[in-house]
Amino acid sequence: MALKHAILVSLGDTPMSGYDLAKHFDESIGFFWRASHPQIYRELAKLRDKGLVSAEDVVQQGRPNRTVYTLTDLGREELLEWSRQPSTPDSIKDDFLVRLYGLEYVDVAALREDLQQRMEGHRDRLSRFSSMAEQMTPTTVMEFGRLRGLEIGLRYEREWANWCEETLAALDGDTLESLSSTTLALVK
Amino acid sequence: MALKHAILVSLGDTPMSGYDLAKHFDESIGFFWRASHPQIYRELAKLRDKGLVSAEDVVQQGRPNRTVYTLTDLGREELLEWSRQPSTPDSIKDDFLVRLYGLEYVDVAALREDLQQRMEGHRDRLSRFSSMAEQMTPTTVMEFGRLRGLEIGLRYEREWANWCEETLAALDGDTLESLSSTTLALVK
DNA sequence: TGCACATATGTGCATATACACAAATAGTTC
DNA sequence: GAACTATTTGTGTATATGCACATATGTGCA
Repeated sequence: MALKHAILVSLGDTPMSGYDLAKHFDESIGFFWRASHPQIYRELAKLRDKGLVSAEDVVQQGRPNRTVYTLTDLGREELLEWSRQPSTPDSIKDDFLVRLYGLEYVDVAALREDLQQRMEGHRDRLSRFSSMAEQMTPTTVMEFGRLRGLEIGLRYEREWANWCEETLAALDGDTLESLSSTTLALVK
Repeated sequence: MALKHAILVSLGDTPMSGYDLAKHFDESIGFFWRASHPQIYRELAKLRDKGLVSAEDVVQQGRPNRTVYTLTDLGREELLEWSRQPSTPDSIKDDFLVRLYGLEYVDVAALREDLQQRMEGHRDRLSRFSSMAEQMTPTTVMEFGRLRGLEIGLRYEREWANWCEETLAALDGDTLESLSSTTLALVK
């Protein structure tokens, strides 16, 4: 379970409130581990109880008060210990690929819509990651690690985007008509 | 939730027992959606109760009896309906990438071990997928879909394998020493 | 005979995750 | 003044997932 550790690492950069963290997860570290805000608030409470982060209430004017969390030394130790356990092997869980696997049972028109959406998403992220990577010249160990992370993200998006394009073209053309099928006629 | 549908699609190929399905998930469709055997048995019970699959006890000699499940017409309808909903966007959840993101807080030696392991895993799957893809000449819609799935899997593994190699090289060499760090000395 | 192993199907429990809803404060816009 | 948006922190609940354990049958081997 890396949510815990993704939070600790994020708070290591700079102290943050749950709200800030939720935004941070949507933008940056969320590419590696995403989380919703209720999950983050609940996790923060646990981390505080264990002393891995410390909490401080900050009064604001014009806005509701915030509780700002800071990484503690105990939190740092926890990160170090965690990093010594082998990581859990990466595993894909993709709805869309299951549909592709069972292509004969699905609505191909709907699948193509989906594919189009995906392609756009991958392209967006690809160009975002590209321009982020261009602006990075790592001078610290941390920056080096993050650039490597960005690099795999970039390649991931690029491959997906290209694959989507090719697959769309194949589903668009005469490829399908040339293949025998029991249910495709039914789906149409 | 695609576990349900991954099972339905698999049973569409050929009727299977829970045990068979568990093995099938470890080998084939598991690349897109993995599941443990208790999860599969529980899901099968639900699918049977809803009439999406039918169950038949098969007496065996020399082995415990099996319950073989078959996809029903209702199951097929469910797949079609499901395929009309937009798929959930793909999301990475990777322990390892979180560590890389927080590189300054982790044990770099342990990370390198991990990286080595990953690289080997990706290479293994890459060569397995490559030889599988070579042997496939799709003649049906289903086979076409599965080849496309294999294709993205193949690219995914290739990019990861290359990235691992590069990253290992960078972590191995003088790159890290040339970067400033507050905690790297401590970690060593 | 005893033990490990493969087949086959589960239960129990803890944790993770997703989704809907709640609630308080202040600014902005019609 | 009312409605809407943004900030901020949650609760409640259902479902998903993972891990350990339970249990039955027959085979092979030391």
